[in-house]
Amino acid sequence: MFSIGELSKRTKVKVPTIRYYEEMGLLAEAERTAGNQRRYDKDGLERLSFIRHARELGFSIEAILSLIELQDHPDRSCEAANSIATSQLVSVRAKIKQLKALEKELVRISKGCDGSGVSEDCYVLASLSDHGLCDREH
Amino acid sequence: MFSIGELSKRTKVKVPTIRYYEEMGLLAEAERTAGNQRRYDKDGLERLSFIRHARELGFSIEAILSLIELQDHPDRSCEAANSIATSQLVSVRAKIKQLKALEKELVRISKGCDGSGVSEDCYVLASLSDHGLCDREH
DNA sequence: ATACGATCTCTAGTGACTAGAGGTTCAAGA
DNA sequence: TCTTGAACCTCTAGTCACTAGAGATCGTAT
Repeated sequence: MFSIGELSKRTKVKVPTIRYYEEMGLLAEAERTAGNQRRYDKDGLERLSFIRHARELGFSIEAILSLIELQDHPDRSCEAANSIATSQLVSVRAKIKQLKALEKELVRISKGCDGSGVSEDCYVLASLSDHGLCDREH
Repeated sequence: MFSIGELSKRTKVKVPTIRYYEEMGLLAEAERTAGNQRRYDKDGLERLSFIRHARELGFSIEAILSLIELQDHPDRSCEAANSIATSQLVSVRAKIKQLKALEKELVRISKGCDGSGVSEDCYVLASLSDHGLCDREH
């Protein structure tokens, strides 16, 4: 049995974040000492690692809740888990696409200005003012 | 002179967002009718277009504030504008990199599960539990 | 017994909006 | 001129996933 600080060290999840996860229902309410401090065991550690890993992959708290729900019912079909992962993949890909368009545009804009001129003639500012200067939609 | 609704239509920025930008100091306080309604002209339209374009490119409100400050002083060096654009580009590239790593990982995870099995044997859930299954850091 | 770092709860703040309540104004039609 | 109703006004609170801080209590090493 170890404290929240110890759990935090082992998982690299900050203490207030652990308490937040508990409040959100991602973590079961921890056992408490006589003095009301949380104590965790291997189970708690594993569940928090699961959560952390999922968060790193960009899953929302809500999605993780569904995933955990599923994990707690080993007999259920994992269709839901699969569809959550797939839709996460779709949204990650969409974001990448969007960011690549932005990257292109930003490259173009900053190439036009080396910072040596004066604001009035600045290509960065001109580009932002006039959408028409852009190559494409973004 | 036109109303906030008209400005909203022309720029595709929602009415409450326009008011929010005003509150944040991105837009100068608009003129008002006798009945206290905002009225805008070409200048307001241009400034809001500038803001919208910058937001689309992912610039923060704070960054846009600096850009506008610069725009209002045509004699200043545009070094700051250039550095804002460049650092935005750097952060966009970092995000792309990060998302690509996630994409890879998500592909791997969802490939391992076709949704036909049962939660207990689900590769998605197993992968999330065990970081060791991952190809790389993310 | 004491010190002091770790823990507790609670409230509020972040960024960039969005939603809703409750009230007022504008413009068009009768 | 009057009336209707859409558009406008301000203000507060909610979103997401935390983060920060206050003020009080606990646990453990000396």
